[in-house]
Amino acid sequence: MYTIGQISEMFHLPISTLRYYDKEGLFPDMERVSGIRKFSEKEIEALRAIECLKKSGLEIKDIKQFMEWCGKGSETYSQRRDLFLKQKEIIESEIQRMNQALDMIKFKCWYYEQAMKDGNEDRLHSMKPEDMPEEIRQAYKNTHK
Amino acid sequence: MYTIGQISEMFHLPISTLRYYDKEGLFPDMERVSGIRKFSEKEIEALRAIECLKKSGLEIKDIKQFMEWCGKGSETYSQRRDLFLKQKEIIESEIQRMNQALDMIKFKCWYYEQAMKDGNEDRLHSMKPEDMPEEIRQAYKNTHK
DNA sequence: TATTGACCTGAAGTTAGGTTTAGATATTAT
DNA sequence: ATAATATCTAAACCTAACTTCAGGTCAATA
Repeated sequence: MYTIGQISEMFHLPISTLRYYDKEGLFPDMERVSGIRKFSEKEIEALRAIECLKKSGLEIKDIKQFMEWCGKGSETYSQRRDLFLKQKEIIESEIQRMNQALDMIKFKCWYYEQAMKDGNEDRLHSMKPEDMPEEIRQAYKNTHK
Repeated sequence: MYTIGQISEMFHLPISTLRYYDKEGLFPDMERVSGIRKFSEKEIEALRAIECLKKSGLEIKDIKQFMEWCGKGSETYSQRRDLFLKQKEIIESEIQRMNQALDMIKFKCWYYEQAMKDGNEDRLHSMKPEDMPEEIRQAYKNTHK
């Protein structure tokens, strides 16, 4: 049995965050002794899961839902799988968006590198995609389709 | 010269968003006729830039800064490049994080697919990484290093 | 002239995931 | 017994990028 301060050190999480998770229902039936929280192995397990699910981009309410399903056993496997399938779609499309953004930024970096060399943007303004270096042309193309 | 309603339709942006951008200083010296905003080519250009920079993940205040630098001409090329270089770092590390999250999620999807087939998690619990399919083992490994 | 519709403002509300604050209670050390 | 430290709660605050609201103005139509 651990106090909130001990858990805070163990997980490098602020005490306020642990209390917030508790308030959000992420530690159902956590024990209390004269009002003070007692974290057991069960809550430590929950915290490990929380850390993992947060990294997967799940929101607190989804994590809570997931934990509730876990408590219900094998009847909820398909709901849990569906949650992750949905999250997979979300993350995949975010990655796609980010890669487009990255191409746009790479183009901008190159653009200002050239502008700095030339001292002006004249050459850049009269430049067509086919005059650009292959890599930059690709990046430019990806952001304009 | 366009009204805020016309621009709202042109860019598929709510009127409230356009007023918000204006309040944040993204349309410096926009004309007004008896209090009513008049969007000219200059503001339309600005909006096109805003859309692009937002896709690059820049915050409003960065966009404002960028636009101010643009107004100052060639002396600010290096600041502008630095802004994008910094943003490049940010986006690249976000993409890395997302890819790790994706691997974690792929593992979870596979895990619950197996649990559904088996009707329980017994086989999964006694499974070692080397018993997993190559792709899943890779994903699992990536999220645990 | 009256009314409708588009526009204006400042202020407050929204969301998520916390953090901070104030004041109370509990535990531990001297 | 007292002082210091740790914990508790509810409520307010935080950020970013908007959105909504209440109340007022402006311009064109009936």
